[in-house]
Amino acid sequence: MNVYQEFKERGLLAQSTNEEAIAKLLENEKVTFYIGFDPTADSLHVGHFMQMKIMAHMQRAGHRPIALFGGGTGMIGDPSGKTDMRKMLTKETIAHNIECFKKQMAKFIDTSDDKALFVNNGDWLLDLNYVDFLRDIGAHFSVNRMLSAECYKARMEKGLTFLEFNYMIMQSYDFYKLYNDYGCAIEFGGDDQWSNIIGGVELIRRKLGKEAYGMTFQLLTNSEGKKMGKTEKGAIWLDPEKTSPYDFFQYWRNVADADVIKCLKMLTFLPLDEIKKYEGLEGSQLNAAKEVLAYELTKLVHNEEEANKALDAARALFSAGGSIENMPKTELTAENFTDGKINIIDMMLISKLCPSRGEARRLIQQGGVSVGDDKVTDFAKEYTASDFEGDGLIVKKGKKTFHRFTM
RNA sequence: GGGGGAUUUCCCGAGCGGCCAAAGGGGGCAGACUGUAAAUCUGUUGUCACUGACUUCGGUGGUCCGAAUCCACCAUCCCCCA
Repeated sequence: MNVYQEFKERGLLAQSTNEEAIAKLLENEKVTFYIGFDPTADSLHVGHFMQMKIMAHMQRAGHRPIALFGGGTGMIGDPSGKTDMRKMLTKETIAHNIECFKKQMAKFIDTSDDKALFVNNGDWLLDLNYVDFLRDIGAHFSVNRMLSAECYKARMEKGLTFLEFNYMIMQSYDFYKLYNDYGCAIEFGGDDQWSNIIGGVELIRRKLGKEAYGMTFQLLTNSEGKKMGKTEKGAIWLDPEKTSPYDFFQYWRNVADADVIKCLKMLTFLPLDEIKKYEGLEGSQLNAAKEVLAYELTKLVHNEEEANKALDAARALFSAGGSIENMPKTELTAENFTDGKINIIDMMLISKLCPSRGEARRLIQQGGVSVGDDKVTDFAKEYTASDFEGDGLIVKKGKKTFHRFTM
């Protein structure tokens, strides 16, 4: 099975400018293609992960990926699908974020021997001459057409600045530039990038009379149509400092029934035959599939050791077996104690299980806190240093959040 | 440049000068039910020394015993006209 078919079978493909030609191209030639990443944060997240997996997969099939970092476009901010303008980032932040991206991405993409390229569109966008650029590139874009583009729809209601309006042209120029300089034939991206991608394809056709291709991938959404990889607390990051491997594992362990198979297909690259085995599962049996999903992803994003630890900790907490060794924990010091004692509410605050005393109190009142096997009913409950001897104390908040305290 | 409107707690959104820490919805958190799922029902959702006190309603001043509510100025956003 070639890469194109594989992508298709995994349900990754969304739209393409010329399906037949792309399939053929990928089948018969070594193709240079690119995916752009705007440095909006100092870590990649799950959405990026999917794109990286696609690049890595293409690379293994012999194609050459270009990862383009938006040192230039990051200065503008992509308005696609957004209802509000993005916060403007400083040059320093953008440069820092790109460095973080590169580091993370190097784990997945092999850049040795020109097998993949990391480029920064700031290198050619930042020094453009405004008037020259307008005459050279701007003349090929119709405002009428741009305004009707899907990606601006949300913004036509709330307002779109001229700054952001230019984003599409910048990205189109990127593709044109990469086509010229590196023979980059295809631009990939999330499906929200469709408008921007065809902008580039058209620019190449208008300026050079050549056909370049564009193809988008399905966005990772759950059965309710919401983007996955985000929680109320924020995105699920690939950086272990920002999202611990355990939390990362738990996120996937807790996906909805309806989404497991889809995630396995789109994110893990486990052989399709193997995934088929899980497809027949129903009800609580699906928990096995969820565990595989969580384990595989943690292994890919972090490493096997972290995946084992997370799995072990999860099993220790939710079923029999496994050890408590790997659960998130806080080491208390003498400073945390007053007169040799520590209050349960203070413990929850120190470990960030709760953001405020009021919330900790409420949680206890509602019966949502246990220490060991005992439900805490008194929020004046105190512990002494000796209570933490040995394995320490395990505090459980709600059903799923566990935290171990040691001295 | 002229005219009109807006700015409320995580989000949307109601709010008579005192009964406003502020309706309602969404989201979150917790409880019940469960499979670490979904749906449903219940409670809760500013902070703290929690039957009380303190800080909040774009900003700064003012009127008043008392202001999210009135006045002035400033800021930002939207709409109409030019």
